[in-house]
Amino acid sequence: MSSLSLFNSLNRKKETFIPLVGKRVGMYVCGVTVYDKCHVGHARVMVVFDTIYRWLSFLGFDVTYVRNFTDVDDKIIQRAALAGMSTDELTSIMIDAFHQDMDALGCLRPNLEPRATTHMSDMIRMIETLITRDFAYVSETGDVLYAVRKFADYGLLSGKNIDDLESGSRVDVDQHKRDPLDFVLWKPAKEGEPFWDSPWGKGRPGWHIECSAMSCKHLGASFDIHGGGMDLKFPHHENEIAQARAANDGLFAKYWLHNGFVNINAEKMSKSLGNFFTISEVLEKYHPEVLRMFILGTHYRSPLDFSDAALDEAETSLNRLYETKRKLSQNFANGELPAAFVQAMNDDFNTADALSVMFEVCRDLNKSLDTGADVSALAESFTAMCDMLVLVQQDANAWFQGDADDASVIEALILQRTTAKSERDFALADSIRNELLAKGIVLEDTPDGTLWKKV
RNA sequence: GGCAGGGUGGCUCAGUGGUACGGCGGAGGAUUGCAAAUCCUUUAUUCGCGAGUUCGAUUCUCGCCCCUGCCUCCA
Repeated sequence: MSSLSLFNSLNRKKETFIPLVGKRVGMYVCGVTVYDKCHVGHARVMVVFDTIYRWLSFLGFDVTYVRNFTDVDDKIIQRAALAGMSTDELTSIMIDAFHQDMDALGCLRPNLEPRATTHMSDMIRMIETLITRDFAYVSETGDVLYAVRKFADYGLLSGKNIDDLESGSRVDVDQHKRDPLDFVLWKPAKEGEPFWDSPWGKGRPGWHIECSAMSCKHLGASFDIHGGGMDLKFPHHENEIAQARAANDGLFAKYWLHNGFVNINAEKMSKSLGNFFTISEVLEKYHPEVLRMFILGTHYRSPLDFSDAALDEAETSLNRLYETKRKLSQNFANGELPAAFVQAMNDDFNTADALSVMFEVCRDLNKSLDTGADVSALAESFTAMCDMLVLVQQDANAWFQGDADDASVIEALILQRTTAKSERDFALADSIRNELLAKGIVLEDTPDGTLWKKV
């Protein structure tokens, strides 16, 4: 079996994956700030890392998958105030909604889903260490800031150097910062804001510190994989590295994985541009598997253009797989994954390539089905691939027929047509078929009877 | 301006130093009472443009054009 190689953002090269310790893998993925519902961009990260998680597990690694919730932040405070509820109320609503979306998309829950608000002491301790080690300072305004110039490797992940950043920086230079790039570790609470006690007074943490603190707490000062969207590379992940390595003497993350964006009209989908679709909006029109298929159809590091046409296409290609599943007379156990599939997945989780293997097996399966050959081996391998990617998990007839409340009427008409056909009354048979077609029902005659589907 | 990643058939999406995977669509055929579904054949002398290295480049190097992203919260 080929070994897993993955693209490490840290050096922009594909590397053979070797965990720090035996077969144990610690993987931390930046989750979401729970102030609003998730959009398709979030769906991509979650599906991509779910697939990575599943693949690592398949390879026999013992994975500890940690994904955080940022549940304290300016936007949360703002939204909660606007909605007239507490931040806790807002975040728990959004976390529930998030879980609903993830369950629908077939994403497994991580082993741990730590929340910032329940890790205050860990963050405070890390900030204290950073101050003690002279990587952080308290400004006149009472903010605790990280001094980026103290950390020699700052910019290593994002390939930036501090001086370039400053010349092109659009960041307002705060007087109280020693360097414009210094970022907040802890900030004093304003009137009416939620706060926690700390050695620097009542306040709350900056955004970046939570991920350093929570990842190290749950996975250790050195762990294997850290992932997230491309947009987090700088400054968030860069800052995480600066914090964790300065405070812990550890390696922090060995491999950094970043997925590409979801675009609309070749433009990044984002909250600030307002060009986003929430997952739940999309799921009103499309089955969750369609969204998953859409995401897995493109390599995770490439841009992914979102449109109804693209989702329609994903649906059509999924239909092809379901047509085959529908013709299988029984459910099959999981067989071996084809070598080509394994190779594709081992090559930096190339799901697009893996899918092409699925379609090839699908064709072979159709051929065997047509000729009446034994399909069990192919069907078992097909099933294994479907399960691996969490596609084609529905009952095939349910997939095509939906929740048809008029199923009995349709089937009665089909029965009439079958009788007409056996009496060679094709005029009647065709008129029944046309009648159904007018209702969006398409018939498919097979040796084992007539199947129908909604279009 | 700095840095990063892209430009592959009608659309979409993989990939490779030896003329290109898969899906959708188109054309023809098989099958079918007719369809539907399926299968077969076919649909890029060609992988943004120009030059270089090479026996040979779409794949490596250099230059150019175009697109996107990051440099501010962002998955």
